[in-house]
Amino acid sequence: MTRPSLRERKAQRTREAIVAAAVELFEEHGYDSTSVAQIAERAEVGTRTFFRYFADKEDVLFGGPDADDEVLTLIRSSLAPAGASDSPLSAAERSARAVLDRLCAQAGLLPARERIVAATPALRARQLLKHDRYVTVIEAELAQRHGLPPERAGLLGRVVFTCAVLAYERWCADPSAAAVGDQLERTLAEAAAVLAPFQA
Amino acid sequence: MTRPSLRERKAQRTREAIVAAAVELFEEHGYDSTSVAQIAERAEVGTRTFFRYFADKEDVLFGGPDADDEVLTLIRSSLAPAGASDSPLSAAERSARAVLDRLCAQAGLLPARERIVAATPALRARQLLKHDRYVTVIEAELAQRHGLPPERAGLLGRVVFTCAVLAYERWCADPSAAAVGDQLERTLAEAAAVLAPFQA
DNA sequence: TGCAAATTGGCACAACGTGTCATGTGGCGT
DNA sequence: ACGCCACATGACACGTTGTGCCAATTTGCA
Repeated sequence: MTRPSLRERKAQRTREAIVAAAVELFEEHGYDSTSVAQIAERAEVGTRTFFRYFADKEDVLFGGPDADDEVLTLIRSSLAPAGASDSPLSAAERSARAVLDRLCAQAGLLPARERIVAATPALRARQLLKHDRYVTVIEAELAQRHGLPPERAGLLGRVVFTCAVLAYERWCADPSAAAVGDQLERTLAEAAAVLAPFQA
Repeated sequence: MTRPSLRERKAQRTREAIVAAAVELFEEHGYDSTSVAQIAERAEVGTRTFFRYFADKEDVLFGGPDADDEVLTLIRSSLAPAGASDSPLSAAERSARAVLDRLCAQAGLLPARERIVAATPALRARQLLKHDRYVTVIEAELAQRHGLPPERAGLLGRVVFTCAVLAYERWCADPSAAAVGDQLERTLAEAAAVLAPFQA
């Protein structure tokens, strides 16, 4: 691996300085009561520079404009059919497990982030929009790579995604209780049991 | 029923004028390219008055600040246990059916609204946030009135809500195919079948 | 008719976000 | 080591969203 150029390293440090300053200020005074000017000042950059690194004020908590791409490629790769006997359901579960594992792995600065997002409707909306984009990709991938009709792909994708979010929340509530993958399996089983009466 | 006072009727006409002007302009130039000043001008009010009727620019497409309350009370009332043998699942289905019926009944200005929302990420995010608030209420109601543990209430509420959204979309795609209530039942059955392999 | 209360719109203001441009710094070939 | 070119930075001006304040107007009611 080649060491990144001096320019890129400097840019990376600037990014991290901005994020750190933003998280500090958000936890001190709340998201809404913190201005971009304050963040820029603490990070020792101009406000104009802030908007070069992040599309908007919300973006600073979502890892910049290209953070989604990483998750999306992970989704795409883990959702591809593995072998001839791979069912769409097992692919969806495997994919959800992969994303959850990755998500829970870097649990370092998650708590602060989650706390701020939960406390701010605008950020919560942004997060839901991000999830919605994930679901759209999942549906498309399921339909295209597994040959599912769009309606079936939509159903499978959304139900499994819903269970995955729930499993993540359960894991967050008590990370020592069970691995997030086990929480996922448990949640899916519970959902199946709850809906069982509808299976005529 | 008492006839609303002259003041209230006038206010109502102003509201409708603003909404009509906004929808027109949004369809002409798109949401982002339309300024509040333009809306206010076409509705023949001041921009200051616009923000007295709607909390923000997005709100004009979501029926004002108190439109949610109507849906929320409908959710609450239809979600209450009906009789001793009423299961949480059947209550959730009944509630979803009630909201969907109400939603599909006033299908007049729905298409334009849905089109604009679908084309604008900021509005889509707002809609998702609104749905999220619904789910929160559903979960709380399910836990409180039906005595479900929070985890179970969260699962049941979200899964049924997901199916309800899907049923609504299917109904929108072809309103003549089946009543939205039938679509809901069909979707729930399909979800149960899809998840069946997880029922050990 | 006349008074109290509510609605209205204009103004000033803070914050977000973007286009533009002069300045400074890093990368790189000579 | 030098100089050139590309790029990053920050400053300024600008449009838009959203809010507080206040004077003018209109409504409801006695």
